[in-house]
Amino acid sequence: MALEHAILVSLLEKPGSGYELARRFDRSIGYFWAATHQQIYRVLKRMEGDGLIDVREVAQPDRPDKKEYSVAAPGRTALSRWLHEPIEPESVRHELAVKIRGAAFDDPVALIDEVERHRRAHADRLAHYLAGERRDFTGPEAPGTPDAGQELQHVVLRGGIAYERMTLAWLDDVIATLQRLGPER
Amino acid sequence: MALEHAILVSLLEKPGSGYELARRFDRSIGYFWAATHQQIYRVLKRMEGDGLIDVREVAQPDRPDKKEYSVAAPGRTALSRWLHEPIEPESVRHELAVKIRGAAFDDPVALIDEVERHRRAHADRLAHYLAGERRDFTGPEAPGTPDAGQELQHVVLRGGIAYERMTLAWLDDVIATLQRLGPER
DNA sequence: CTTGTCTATGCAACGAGTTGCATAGAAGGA
DNA sequence: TCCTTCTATGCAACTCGTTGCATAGACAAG
Repeated sequence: MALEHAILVSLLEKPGSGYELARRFDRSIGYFWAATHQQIYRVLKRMEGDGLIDVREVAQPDRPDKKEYSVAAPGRTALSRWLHEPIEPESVRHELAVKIRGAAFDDPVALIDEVERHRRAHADRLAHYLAGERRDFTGPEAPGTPDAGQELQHVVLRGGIAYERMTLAWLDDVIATLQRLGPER
Repeated sequence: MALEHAILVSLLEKPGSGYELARRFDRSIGYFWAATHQQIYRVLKRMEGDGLIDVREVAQPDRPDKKEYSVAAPGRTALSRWLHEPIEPESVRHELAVKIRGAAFDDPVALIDEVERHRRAHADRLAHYLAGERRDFTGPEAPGTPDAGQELQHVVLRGGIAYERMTLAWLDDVIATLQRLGPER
């Protein structure tokens, strides 16, 4: 039930509606935990029923009304409990890696286009992260007053940047390997 | 349905029983696509029904009998079709990243132990990968005869190694950040 | 005035993944 | 003899995640 916790963190950072949360899951927190709006609405409803979050109907003049959610006291407690529980180290799910091994039983060269497409997607993501870093984390560091939230968001973003850089280098390695195998057969 | 394809690849690399596949998913291919034995048995049954794989009952004198599966012609076709289809670039799911951002609303220092536990798990995985690389990919390279399967398994393993190295460096960054935040408050 | 886009919320059906439990033969140690 | 471990297979219940579809107000472009 990690989506629940991701929502709690996001709502603590800033209260918002299901729609707004879905937006945030397209950026920011969603880089590390993806979710669709259907999932979010369903979980929000359950969390409200469990008393973890509060709702407030907000009438908007020039848009459809929305329901603004915020974290209730039991939600804060639940998050704190989860933070103190150990979690399993991630088990990766890399579909492309399965494809690469599968290419041994097909045409390795035919995979190159696909890998290059992934390479472009990761290059885009890296550019996007770097733009976000420049925008949000290059202010004049007021010494002695580092905001914990900012610092932690930044270290997570640095993880995303490191991940994309590593992936780009690896995909170059993959492309070179596939090309090397091509002419041989 | 990527599990189906991972199983096809694994069975092409070497036919085997559900139990043996579950073993492989604890090592090797499972590093990039995790699966439990229950999942594997269920999917094998479905794939057999769909004619993608063949079964052969194998009586074993000093062990329980097993069912050995191998890829049938329609299975090879299905795999080939999948290899030529584009897939979505992975969406990461990093629970620890959610926890790190959540730590801003709790005690950042309390997370250090957990992060160090993850660090150890990743260090173990890296050592394991490196041992596998030494074992399987340091033979005397017969020039001009690179086995495509070997080459591709190696490049995927190199990806795993790069991932673990990057993760270790990032977790060090995370620990340093959490420590920096500690005394400040 | 229709079409498309953006905000905003939701249902229904299905498929994928997890957890707990159950069975059973063979081997080895206490 | 009993207990545990390893091989080997499987069911049932449940939760999580995905896909397709539906509604509806506001606004802009054609």
